[in-house]
Amino acid sequence: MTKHHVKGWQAIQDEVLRRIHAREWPPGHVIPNEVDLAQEFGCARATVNRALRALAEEGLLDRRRKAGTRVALHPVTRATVDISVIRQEIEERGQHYDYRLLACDAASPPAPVRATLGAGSSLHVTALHSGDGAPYVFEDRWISLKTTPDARSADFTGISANEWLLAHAPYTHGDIAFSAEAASAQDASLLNTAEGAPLFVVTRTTWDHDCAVTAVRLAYAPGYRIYTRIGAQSDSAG
Amino acid sequence: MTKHHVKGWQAIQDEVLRRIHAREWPPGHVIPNEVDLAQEFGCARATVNRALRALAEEGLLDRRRKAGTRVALHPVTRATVDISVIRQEIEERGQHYDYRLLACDAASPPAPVRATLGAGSSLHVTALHSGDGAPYVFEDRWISLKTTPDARSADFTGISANEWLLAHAPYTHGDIAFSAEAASAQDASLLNTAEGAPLFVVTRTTWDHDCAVTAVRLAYAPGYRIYTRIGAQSDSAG
DNA sequence: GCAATTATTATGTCTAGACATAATGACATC
DNA sequence: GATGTCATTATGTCTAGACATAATAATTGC
Repeated sequence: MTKHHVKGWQAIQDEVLRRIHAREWPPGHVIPNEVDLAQEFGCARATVNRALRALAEEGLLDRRRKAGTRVALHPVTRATVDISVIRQEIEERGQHYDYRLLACDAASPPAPVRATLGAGSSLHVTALHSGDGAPYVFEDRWISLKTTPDARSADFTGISANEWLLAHAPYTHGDIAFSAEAASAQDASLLNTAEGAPLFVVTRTTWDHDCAVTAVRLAYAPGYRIYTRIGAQSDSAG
Repeated sequence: MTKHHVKGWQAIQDEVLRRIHAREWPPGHVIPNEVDLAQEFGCARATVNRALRALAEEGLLDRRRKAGTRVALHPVTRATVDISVIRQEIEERGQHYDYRLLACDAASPPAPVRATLGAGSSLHVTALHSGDGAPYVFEDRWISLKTTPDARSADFTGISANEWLLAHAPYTHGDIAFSAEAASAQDASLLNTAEGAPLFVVTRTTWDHDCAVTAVRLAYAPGYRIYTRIGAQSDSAG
């Protein structure tokens, strides 16, 4: 009844969401087509399209040409995780950022890294990022000197490889993996914890078109968590 | 011949991406406005808008009314993680799904859970999901009987609480946290590992408007990883 | 000089209509 | 029965123009 006086595609999105939540349109149900909905809501089809597309991008609706739009059967919740620059991440927690370069040598990477980064010479950079003096994350990075030769002459004592690459080495895509690992002896001593302690580890490889740019392992100090939210729509539903 | 003969907003997105990667438009640079770009590309402004909006949603561009559109200074990589139903997740790995209910009792949840779920009576459901006979994830869930009274009479031996809730208890939003935890004695015996082993843990709370529906802790067997990709066709640097 | 008002500007969104594209279903053919 | 063709249908996208909105810049008033 209480029709939102809010106009626009978000109002339509809200109403569609309401019908899904209220089970008027249960999972698997094929909802009316855009033309009919446009007529019902008294708006242009493009406006309905905008609303439904947004919901489909979040995984709530399945849309297929000709087949129509249906409520997702297994609502694969699509959570978006923001991975910012480490310095920024620490400063956003209101802590003082501190960075210490541990080593920076040209070397031949171990087999698993060499498999993705290529056989060419690489730069091995290790560093520790801290917040208010407490170790925060241990960065263990390999940089391909074939794709990023400038890295050889870069000075990673003043700026972290994390940030230097951002400014100097563009990339097109990358893979990320989140996992839990037992702290190695090195991890433990740097992060001030016990060997074998469970660490949250982020492994990332970034590519510029076909060439791998860098591969990094970020081992976070115990207690680290990644938070995210799902379905944080512009609710206003009630 | 970087010019794709593909027409449409994706072609514009590709060209904008190329200019960003080629540092023709370096980070912080204010790019031409939509009207000018539309004229340059020989299309309607709405088409440029579609392309730039998509890039802004991925965090590559910062857009502000009147101020214009600029290349993001600190490109936060926005990785989207798909969290599907556990059964589906196992079956997608080509494994045979097996589910075993461990316990299902009305009880008073511990303080941390009670803080979010409320003081009302709750249902405590624990279960083990396996793939090809090997333990995959231990589900430890609390369901609010105030918001979902039907759960009391549900039979969780045949269907997991994970799936039952999806079909019977709608939710509007939720929080998720990823972390690494040491296996408790219970975790260890169920997941067939050693006590203290590093486990990947997902903690999730879902809400229907203002009322918490369920809180769950999913402890995955050692070796579990979450993979995701960034910039499959776009995205940032770092 | 400083604050309040007004003008300007770029994005945000909507409309009505059009053609493109993919997937389905029916029909016809071998 | 199996297969190929064609019409149908719903979404995907584009256009040209319009008004809304927010944030900045310019101007005015004190």
